[in-house]
Amino acid sequence: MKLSKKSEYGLRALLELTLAHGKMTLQRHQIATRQHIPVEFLEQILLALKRAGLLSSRRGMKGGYALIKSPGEITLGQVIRILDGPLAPIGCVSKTAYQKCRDCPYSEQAQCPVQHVMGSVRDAIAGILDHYTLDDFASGYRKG
Amino acid sequence: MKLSKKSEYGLRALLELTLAHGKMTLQRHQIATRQHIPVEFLEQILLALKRAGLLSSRRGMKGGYALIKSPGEITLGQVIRILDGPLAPIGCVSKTAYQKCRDCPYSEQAQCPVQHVMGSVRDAIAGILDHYTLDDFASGYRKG
DNA sequence: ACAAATCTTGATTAACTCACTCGGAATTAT
DNA sequence: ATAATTCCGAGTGAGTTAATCAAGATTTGT
Repeated sequence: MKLSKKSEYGLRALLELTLAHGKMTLQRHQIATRQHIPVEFLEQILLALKRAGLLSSRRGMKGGYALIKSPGEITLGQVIRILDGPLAPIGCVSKTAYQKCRDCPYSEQAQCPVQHVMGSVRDAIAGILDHYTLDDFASGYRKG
Repeated sequence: MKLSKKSEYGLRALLELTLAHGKMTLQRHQIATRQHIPVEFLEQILLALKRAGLLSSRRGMKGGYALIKSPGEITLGQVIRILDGPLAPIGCVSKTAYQKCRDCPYSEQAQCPVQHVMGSVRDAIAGILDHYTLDDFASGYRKG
């Protein structure tokens, strides 16, 4: 039930990029120092987010990263799925990466008790994270 | 965001013990074969649940395990906390095992954005698992 | 053209966790 | 005594996490 450092750093990096959105690009070292993230590790994360289509980047001097989409269109659920994989606590209840559970005596039956409760946990998690956008995420910070 | 095999096996083992509750004790190999769990691994799990006060056991011939409390008093949240640790996705929002996040630029402030959203995720998860008892868990199975 | 700054890619690594596995000691029933 | 069972601690192999490093590609400033 844990969020990885990778996702945590990714979210914090996207927070900075959201605050800068429409105004300027940010370089990895700027993000790294503001959010206390190891710069080489951050790099991997930004690249993954770029490959997933969330960020644009420019190389060379005056290079940097920027959000491609508007912060209102990106949800934390998307981000965490990119960096950490499925939100579901167990493969057999994932909607984005379903995997039949082998070795489970109920896997053939419709009503596996574990599946049932973990399905609601998944829905609860996704219900929050898939409706929580970067805008929502940043607004808590802007106000504070 | 993942449930370990340990917790999954633990829950499935407790399902068997719930079904047997008040009638008989179960031996580890019975639970293991019914639920397709490696028996030596299951042993560790049962021992942990015993140390946590959920199970009683008897050694020697005709030994076995049994639930100590009634299945209506044990929640899945308790079980998962015993076997997997805190439900919270991140230490700084755990209510049973709070840990201040170091390296977070907001750790001193009240309003860390990550903390805010992960707090609601924690509450959503705990809201389900801390109200879902072994009785609820087993009733889905008994009906089916 | 050239140097400096920056992103890009791929490898490598140390520490840790997960999912078991094993050997043997203690306890109980027959 | 013997067999069956739980109890306990240690060990292990594979995989993951969280970085770190080196070298290459691209862009800007001079």
